[in-house]
Parts: sequence; C-alpha cells; structure tokens
Amino acid sequence: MQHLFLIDGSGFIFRAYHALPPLTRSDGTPTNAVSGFTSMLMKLVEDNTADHIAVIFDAGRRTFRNDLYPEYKAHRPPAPEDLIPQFPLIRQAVQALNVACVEMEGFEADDLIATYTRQAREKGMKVTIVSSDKDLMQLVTDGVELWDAMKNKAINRDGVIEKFGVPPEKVVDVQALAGDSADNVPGVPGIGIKTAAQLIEDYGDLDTLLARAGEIKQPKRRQTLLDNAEAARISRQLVTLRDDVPGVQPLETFAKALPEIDTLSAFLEEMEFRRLLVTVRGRHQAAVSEPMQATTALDAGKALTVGGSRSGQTVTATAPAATAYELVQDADSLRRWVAAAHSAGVVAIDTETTGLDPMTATLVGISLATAPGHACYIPLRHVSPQDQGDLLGGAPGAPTQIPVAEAAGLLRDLLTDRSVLKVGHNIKYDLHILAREGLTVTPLDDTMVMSYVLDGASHGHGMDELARLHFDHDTIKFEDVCGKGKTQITFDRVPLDKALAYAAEDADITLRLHHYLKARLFNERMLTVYETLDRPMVSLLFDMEEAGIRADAAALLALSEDFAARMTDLEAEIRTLAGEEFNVASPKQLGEILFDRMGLKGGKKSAKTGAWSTDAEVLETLAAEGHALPARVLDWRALQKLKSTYTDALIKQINPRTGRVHTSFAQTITTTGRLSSSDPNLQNIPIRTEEGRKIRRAFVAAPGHVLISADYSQVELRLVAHVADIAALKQAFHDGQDIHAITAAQVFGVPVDGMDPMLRRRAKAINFGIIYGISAFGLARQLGISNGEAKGFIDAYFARFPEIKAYMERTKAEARDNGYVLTPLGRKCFIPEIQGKNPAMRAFAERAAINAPIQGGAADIIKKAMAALPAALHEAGLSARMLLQVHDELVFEAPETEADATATVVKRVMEQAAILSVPLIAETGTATSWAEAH
DNA sequence: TCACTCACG
DNA sequence: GACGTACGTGAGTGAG
Repeated sequence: MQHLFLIDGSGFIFRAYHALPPLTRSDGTPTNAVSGFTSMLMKLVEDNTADHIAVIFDAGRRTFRNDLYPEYKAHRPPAPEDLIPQFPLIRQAVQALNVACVEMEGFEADDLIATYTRQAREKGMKVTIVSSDKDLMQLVTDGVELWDAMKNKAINRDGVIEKFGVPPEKVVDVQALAGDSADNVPGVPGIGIKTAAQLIEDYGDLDTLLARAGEIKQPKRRQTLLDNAEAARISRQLVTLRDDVPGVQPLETFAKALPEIDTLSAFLEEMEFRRLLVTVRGRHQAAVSEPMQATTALDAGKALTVGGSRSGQTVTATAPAATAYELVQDADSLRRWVAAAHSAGVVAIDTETTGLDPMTATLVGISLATAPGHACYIPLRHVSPQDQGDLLGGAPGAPTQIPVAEAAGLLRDLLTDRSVLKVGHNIKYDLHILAREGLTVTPLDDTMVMSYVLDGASHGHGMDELARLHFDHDTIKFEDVCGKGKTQITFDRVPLDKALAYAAEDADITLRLHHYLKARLFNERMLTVYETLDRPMVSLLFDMEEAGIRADAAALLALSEDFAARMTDLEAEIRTLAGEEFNVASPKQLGEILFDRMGLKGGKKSAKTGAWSTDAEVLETLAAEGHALPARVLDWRALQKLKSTYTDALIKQINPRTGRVHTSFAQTITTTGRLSSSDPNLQNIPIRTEEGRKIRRAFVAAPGHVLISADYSQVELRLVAHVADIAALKQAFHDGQDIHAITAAQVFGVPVDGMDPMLRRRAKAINFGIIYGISAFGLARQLGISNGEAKGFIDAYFARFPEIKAYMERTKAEARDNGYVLTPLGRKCFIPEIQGKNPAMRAFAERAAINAPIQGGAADIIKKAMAALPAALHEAGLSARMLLQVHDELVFEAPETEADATATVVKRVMEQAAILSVPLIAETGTATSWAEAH
C-alpha cells in the first residue's frame, strides 16, 4: 500500500521556533526556526516509510472563512518579529530537501491537507498527517492518522476520542459547540470540550441537539443553547475543513525523491548549520562506500534513531537477508541451537503454554532466538489439532517431538550458564513454567521491564505494542493462531507450522527489542535504574510468587459463613425498612429507593450517568441524620465486600498443590514505580476494621515457622522532608519526634504537651495532603470542614514550611518542561497530561507530578532493600523467604528459631537501603499470623 | 465493557 | 471564571 505524508508546515514552523533558543547566522539573520524545521524535516524524510511526501503551508491570512465570519482568527497576534524573515528560508529548506511544497491563496493549509487526504484515500493510499493540530483530527479515519513529530506519537481514532471525547466524524460538532479562543471561533458560551462531547454523545449530532435543545434539563444551559444556535452553526462551518479545494497540484508530483547532496549541502552551508552538514556528509560517505545492509522483511531498511543526548547515534537492526524460522523436532537440531546460543552469548527465550495463569499453565513448547531473524520453535507437548487432547503425548496423530525430559536435559546447562544472557519479554512468567519442568534460568534480562524503565506508563509494554511502536511491525496475534471466545483452542492444539510462525517471531522480536532497548538505556542514562532497582526484582518476584503464603482455608470458610448469615439478617431488616423487595447490591435501585421513593434529601447525582450516588460518604451522612436504612446498607456492604472480594475469593485462590496463595506481582504497571499485585491482590487485604482484620488472621506461617512483617515508618513523609529539603521537618525526624504533633504545633501555634487530639488529627490530614499535592477542596472534604478553613490551614503550613511551596513549583515546572519528573534515585515518572488544555486535567496532572517523586522514591527505596536482602540473609546463615511486598512493608516467613535474627537483619537492610538527609526507620513484628505480625 | 463502590498503602 | 478535585492500585457487582 502506498503511503502519503502530509506535513502541516505552519505547525512545524511554530513548534520549531518555540522549541529553540534564538539563533542567528553570522550576518545577523535569525535562523532558529529554520534550523529546527530543517532538522525535523530531515529526520522525517529519513525515518519514514512514505513514498509520497509534501509540506503544506498557509498562503495568507484571508481565506473564505473570513467571508463567513469576519472575526475569524481576528485576534491572532502577528508573527514574532524575528520569525518573519525565516519564512522564505524555510521554503528554501523544503526545496533543498527535494520535498514538494504546496500553498494556495484563499484556503488554509488544513483545507489542502483535507483535500489531498481525500484524494489519497480514493486511490487506496495510507495517509499520515504530520501535525498535532486538533483542527486536523476530524480527518482521522481508517488508514489516516496524525503524527506528533515532537512527541513521536501517532494520534489515531482513540487519540481523537481521548482529546475530544467523541470519534473523528463528530469532532466538528464538538468544536462547533466548544468554540476555539485561539481561532476566535465563537461556539456556545459556557460550553467546553467536555460538555460539548457529552451533549453530542447524548443527542447524536449538532443538528439534533439544536432541534431538541428545549429538552435539556439544566435551565441555564438550555437557554444559552437556544440563544446561540446560530453561532454554533456558523462555528461548525468555520471548523469544517474543505476537502474539495479546486485546481490543486496533482498528488503524483509528491513522489518522494532523495535530496541532491550538493544542493542540500549548499543550503546548509549558507545557513551555517554545521552539525546538520556533518550528518549529511557522513551519511553520504557511508552510502557510497558501503553496500546496503541486508535486512529482513521485518524492519526493512529502516534505521532506528536512538534518543538521548550522549551520542545521538543511530542503531540499525542488523539481520540476515530473510527471517529463517526453524522447527526443532529432534535432539541434534536442538543441540545445534544450544551451541549457537553459547557462541552468541545471548539468547531470547519464550515459552508457549496452555493458559495464562503462571502457577497452573503447562509448558507446550519453547522458542529461542540467537540473532535477529534467526529463531526456532521446539514443540514439546503438541497434540494433533483434531485430537480431543490430553497432555500425555503420543496420542494418535501427535506430531514428532523431542521428549520433554530429554529437551529439558539438553537446555539445562545453557539456561544456567553464567556466560549466556537469557532474554525474555515478561520472563517471570516463563520462569514459573520452566520451574515446573525442573529448569532454572540465570542470568536474565527482561525487555518488558527495560521498556518500563525507559518509558514508564506512557504506553503499554506488551510485545505486540512495542513491535508496532519501535519497529513498525505487526506481530502475529495470539487470537490469529488460537481464535477467541468459545471456539478458542489451547496452544497445544495449534498446527506446528502456525505455532512456529507465532512462537519464533516472539523470540525474534524479543531479541531485537533487547538490542534496541539496551542501547536506549545507555543513551538515556537509565541503565543504573534498570540494573540496581528493576532488574533484580525479576527473579526476586519470581521467588516470592513461587513461595506464596499459607492461607487457612477452614478459617476463611468459617468467616464466609458467618458473614453470609449476618447478611441474610440485614437483608430482611433492609427490606422491612424499605417496604419493598430490591437488590441491595444495586446502587441504582438503592438510590431510587432512598431519594426518589423515600424522598430523603442530601443526595448527589453522578456527572456521568445522572444516577444517584450511594457511596459510603452519602450513606454515612444519612445515617448520622438518624436514618436506619442507609446505616444497615453500610453494614451489609462491609460484609458483602469482605465476603466476595476476600473470604470467598481467597478460598478459590489457594493452590491445591501447595496449599498456599500465589499472587502475581506486576512490575510494569504503575506510573510511579510501585509494584502492583493481582490474582489475587494481596496488597489490599483488610486491616482498618476489626472484621477485616479477621481475614488477615487467616494468612499464617507454615508449621514451625513464623511470619515477620517489617514496615517503613512514615517513609513518604520522610521523602517529602528530603526532596523538598524542609529544615524543620528534617530536624523533627532526626530527633525522632511525633511528626504529626510537631506539624500541629507549627501550624496551629500550640505546644506539643497537652495538645488537643483533634489538632494532631488535622495536622496528620495536612501531611497526607502534602504528599498528594494538596488542594483546599481535598483537605476540606477529608476533614469535613469548609474550603476556606482548609485554605487557612494550607497557608499556615506553607508559611511555617516555606520550602514545600518551592518544591511544588519546581516539580510542576520540571513536569511541564520534560513531560516527566524524576524520583531521588533517578526513575522517570511520566506526566503526559501536564500540557493538557483542560484546567481540571492539568491540575490533576500537577498533583500527580508532586506526588510522583515521593511515592516513586519510596518505591525505589524498598526495591533497593529487597534487592539487598536475599544476600544479607544468606550471609547471616538464615533461611527466611520473602513472601510479600505491600509498598512500605515486607513480609517474610522464617523458621521459629531464626525469628529474632531474621528481624534484625531485615530491619538493618531496610534502614540502610538508601542514605537520605533524614534517617529511615523500619519496624518489625513477629507472629504466626499476618494480622498479629503487622 | 463501563460505572460504581471499596479494600489497601 | 469554569473546570471538578486530594496520590497510587485491583476486584466484585450491576447494568446495558
């Protein structure tokens, strides 16, 4: 399929101009925009896969839109003084790069882009519009996407929905309502993008909405819409792009051509762009002196530019001429692959299994890759595709396979050879699978974790997504091989040819990702974070998951039954109080009973669905007013939660083979570097209520053993004191004082001795607020006080600890400048919405930015402690096993006789994990159950 | 699949 | 001046 690139020239110019400091040629001509524009365009021309490319400019200020609405773009300030002389030079740059260049009087660049996009689509071409201008988002459709060249990010249909809340075909309707202050499109006053999207969502389109505006519930909004219907219609005309601009230069003239080296050099020389000149000459030299690098179907001829300032070097995936995937069905072939891995020193490995749960899935086959494009698949437990299938093998029609035990034997030494690095994508999963075949694997690299260290939660880290993102390659999907839904088959029933293509590709991609990500870790200075914090977690988390924690099924069952009985009683009572049958578990039905039928006041409706809110806050207010029904519902809900989420669910999660619960720790999910736990989540086991604690009591040590819980004391507040460098707070921690009492004394001006507990409680809430990026609203809600009072507390806090204000401003600026903030140990936490236009979203992002170094810093510290602990315990001759991590707490299981010694080592290692300007304190507890140890 | 609710740090 | 809020997660339920 042919591929057209349309570059929004004006957008490019302004971004280049604002991104770069003022630069001038030796004759004084300003050149910063020319320089930025030229290097962006060069990069685009070199990197992309286009066969047609053009830059589109605006021709003049007046267009047909000014006839529709004279005020259109009337408030635009003129271009900056030092940009004006650069416009003609930029057109020269386009010519020097041998790229087509189009503009037309009376039309905006956007209209030309719309016109060419339509023409290209009619010819079946794919289109990429290089711009992040929201006005162009209406053009996105199948085969048409926007490309944000600064962020290196594609904006597809989903991206448009994220921005506008509606799909591309409805964007003009939303813009018509919301208007645009930059372009002076009026829209309807008081309606922004969010409201507009909601209205269009509700009514389908603008015309229907305007026709039915009388039905809108909110009186004020109804009236403004009725009053401004005409403005909305004109606005829509203004924002709708013309895709029928007549007499445009034909698309065929955009065919991509290489730049003339002499013309380009002359231009760069004239502009005095020495760095670009060197680059261009260097490339030219390389191209004439060396034959083309042979490449594979994957990543054909495409150079991967590796980011970072250290070298700016280009990493190209080197590969043989074609992908050669081999099916390995006999021992000799496998021996050859093992030898190849030994000589390569690095091998990518992936397992195929019968399921997704690492503790129960069974190995079906293994794939290996030893060089890009050079991969194999070793089927081990495939059955014939028609077979009803068990895992015994040897059934009629089962394919030829190396016996599993023999294959394991051939691989064993390779997998533990210290001179051969084993690379996997989410290799923790494969470790579980291989462990059940008696195989251990070391040393390790994990490309999923490497990707997370580099790009955080800015995108997902699945292999399919990374292949698409970095190699522009579409992998074979699991669903393509196994189907989905009811007809899905397990991998052991997949025919070997399809299994080979799928499985070998996964290993191949993993190896290529490893090459690419390793270079990026170095160039972007993230190698230390990866090596010291995240890489050691891979095998450690594997050990923890494999260990599991013992759960007392009988105790859980007894709790379940107790909860069930009490819920039945409550249900009867609730129905009597309500005077009718209803589903207590349905917030919708409950809301209708409380507020519509019983007519209680004080209800809130949700913004999204207009349903009555019945959350704990609402019900507690009603209960405090003396209403019995909401009070009973609260009791019922508490029991329902404990039973369904915990007791019932945990019983099901006890592994029959081990009698223990094996959670799964995710290492690449959170925005701050924390871990997360699922299947089941063991990081949210109840503790705050007595009933909940009973569940924690069911987590117990094996016979003859104890559980040791060790948790950091006030770790996040200590990090606040450290990163914000708050002298008074640091002193208080050094002196080992009660930090909330000290805060109260400072903020409220009272002595610590004989302090009103209420004041300490308030100070504690303020301290939490600081960690969360405080707002008066949030603090007021937490404490049940007025916004004004809360603001007073915050001002008093800032006055007493002025450093905190500076930290907050500094951190917000850091996020705005970079799109991420750094933890004290150097982890990047990405805050993409910080540049957002919506003030609420931006405020949200700012609070997240303030919180991230604190929460993330604490996560880094406990990771350092975890990484150091196995060796420390081993050296002390102790056999304790780490079982759980709950953000600031570690849980161990140790022989009773080693309890004290283990607690001592754990405490020491945790406290020494990082040297901050405040001491770190860890507290330990020992008991036979988790509840008592904590 | 989404919204709501609620468990944890 | 409107936006709609404390930070970070995972899971169960109802409803469409």
